[in-house]
Amino acid sequence: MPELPEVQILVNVLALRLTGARIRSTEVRDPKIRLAGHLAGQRIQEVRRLGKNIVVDLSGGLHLVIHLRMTGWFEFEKPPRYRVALHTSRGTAYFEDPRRLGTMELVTTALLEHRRQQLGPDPLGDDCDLSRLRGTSRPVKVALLDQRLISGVGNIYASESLWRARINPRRRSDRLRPDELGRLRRGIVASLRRAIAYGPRIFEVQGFAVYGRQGKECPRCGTTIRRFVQSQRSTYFCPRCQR
DNA sequence: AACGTACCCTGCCGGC
DNA sequence: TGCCGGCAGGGTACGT
Repeated sequence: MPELPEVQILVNVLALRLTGARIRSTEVRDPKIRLAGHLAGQRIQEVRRLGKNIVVDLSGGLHLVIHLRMTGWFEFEKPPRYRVALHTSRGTAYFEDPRRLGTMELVTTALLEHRRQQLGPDPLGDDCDLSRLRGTSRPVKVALLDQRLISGVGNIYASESLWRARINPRRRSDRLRPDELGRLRRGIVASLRRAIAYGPRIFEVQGFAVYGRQGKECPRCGTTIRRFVQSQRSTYFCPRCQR
């Protein structure tokens, strides 16, 4: 389920449970995942988020980088199926991922830095900089999903943010006016912060204004919400609020 | 360089 | 009940 808010929520839990723990062993049950190197004995110094990635800093100088993709998650109770188990001095974390699209790898600091440079600014960072959106002619909804332009926004919060900003998802990204970019910035920050505050329960009723709500009423004006496809992904919007 | 499409995997849901 | 297509909140590898 992971976009920035869900990753952040999970990172907070992982940090609470694993910071300072020593890895006893790793149990890799899925051959698609290869953890070259020896994690045993290393101490977990920090767990943090980088875009939608989870980064676990290890005492040996390497970093465990996890991307949840569509269905990845960590559990602390042993699930029926899991891809990797991290056995530590503070308990076991199970990497669960039914679709097996997620990734877990061990990288050097140099490689991690290289990856970080590929990512656009973090919307919850100091300034939430959207300037890179002016560099593409693609529709703004599609541009928001490009992690090089802004990192962390995914398909749900792209639609939600544009609804808050009252911007049509088909608008050319490079033709947004400064005032529209300002509204979009506030829309992104608000929808992400709200999702983090809600926690996982946001996926239950009343969580979203437009996402997944085609045929229902816009909470702001009552107009019927519409769905269409952009770049193979569903986009939801209110045709009246978002001209 | 920048854009679109196919593809990676599995599970779930609605319709027949 | 069983099968089948469509869909899913991710990103990449290609082609143009």
